Amino acid sequence: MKQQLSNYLNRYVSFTETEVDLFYTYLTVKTFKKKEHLLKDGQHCREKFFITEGLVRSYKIDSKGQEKIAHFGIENWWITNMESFVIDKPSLFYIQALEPTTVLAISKSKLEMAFEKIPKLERLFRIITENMFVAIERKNELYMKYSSKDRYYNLVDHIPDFAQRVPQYMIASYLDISPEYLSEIRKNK
Amino acid sequence: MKQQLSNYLNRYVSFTETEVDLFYTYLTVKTFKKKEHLLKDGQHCREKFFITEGLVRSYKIDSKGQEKIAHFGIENWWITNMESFVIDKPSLFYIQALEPTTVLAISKSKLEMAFEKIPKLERLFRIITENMFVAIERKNELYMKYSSKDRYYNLVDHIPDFAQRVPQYMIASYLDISPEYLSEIRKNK
DNA sequence: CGAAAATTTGACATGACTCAACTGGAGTGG
DNA sequence: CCACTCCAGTTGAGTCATGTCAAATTTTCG
Repeated sequence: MKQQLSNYLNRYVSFTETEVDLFYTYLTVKTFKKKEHLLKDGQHCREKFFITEGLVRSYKIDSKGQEKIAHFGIENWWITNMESFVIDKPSLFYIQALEPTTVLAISKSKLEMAFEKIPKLERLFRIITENMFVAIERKNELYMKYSSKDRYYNLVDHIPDFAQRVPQYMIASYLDISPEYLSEIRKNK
Repeated sequence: MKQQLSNYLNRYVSFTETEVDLFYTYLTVKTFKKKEHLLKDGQHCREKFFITEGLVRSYKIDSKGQEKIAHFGIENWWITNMESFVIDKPSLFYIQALEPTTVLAISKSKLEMAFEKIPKLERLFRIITENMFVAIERKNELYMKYSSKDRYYNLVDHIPDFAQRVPQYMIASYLDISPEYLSEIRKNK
């Protein structure tokens, strides 16, 4: 698992083994069963989670009581509720494991400490955040400019894996399509 | 202008006057007339712009030849095409001044140099990017869960200023509403 | 003042939603 | 291992929000 983290870190900034080891001491391994929650709404999200294995979703319950999925997270992604983490306010979102999941968790305070000890981390997290920003912006564009059908097939084409691992109604929620209409879309392929 | 920058920087991380002065040497003041472009599509976006005065938009032309506005930028905001800047590929977006605009521009290479000289900047830009991430995520949510009408009044309530400074059809584009329908919405207030 | 741009209006079209009912498969427990 | 339940997915009918197109009107600005 440390090796996996090391590979990931070195994709962006090169770290010595000592630095990786040190960073690793700030992290906590946590495992979650299917359907278990990493975060519940109303809680403060005080950690970032690096997913080493499994699949999670972050979602909220809207005013009509319906689940709205904002993100999925898979292996080698960070997941957190950024708003709650950054601004230090209660989360409006849940984060839940959809498969048995293992993460490396780091709290905000530990992360600050790690930044002090290993300044390069500051750079790493800047870069990661930039990449996340680009990703979310692309998603944004997808929503604003494409029909339901296009959004669905865009997803399926880019991450065919997903359609296997995630139930259809969750994909519908993520893409902001009603489950019935997604069914319709698939029929008329 | 240096003072304005200094105030901005110190909102997030505290810098000495010397550090601000040093950072300032990496920046270039640029001014743009109304309708002038800071960036055109097809160009590589190699700079970040800190707006000290004025108003800009970033937009693309979609497959039907229509303008789609992705962001606005006002005083004390950074604007760039993050995707083009980070991944170093041609931009799909234009950035254009909607009012006479003054920016402090910094190129990618100069920014890298500045990071070396003033490590705290690395932290600053991480924090800025996190904040931008939170902002874009909120916008995302707005699109996914609210009607055209709600999106419009959400904007008007939050940034009443905007509705004054920006023509209505641009607000429509930004909110992903047809100009005609936005007109309809306003009529039936 | 006049031309060009922005906004409004109205008629019509349609993508996508809601609701309710039905189908089929996957677990679960006795 | 069968019977039952429950949940995901599908279907169909009816509706609504929002888009498109074309024309009329108003505003802006050189």
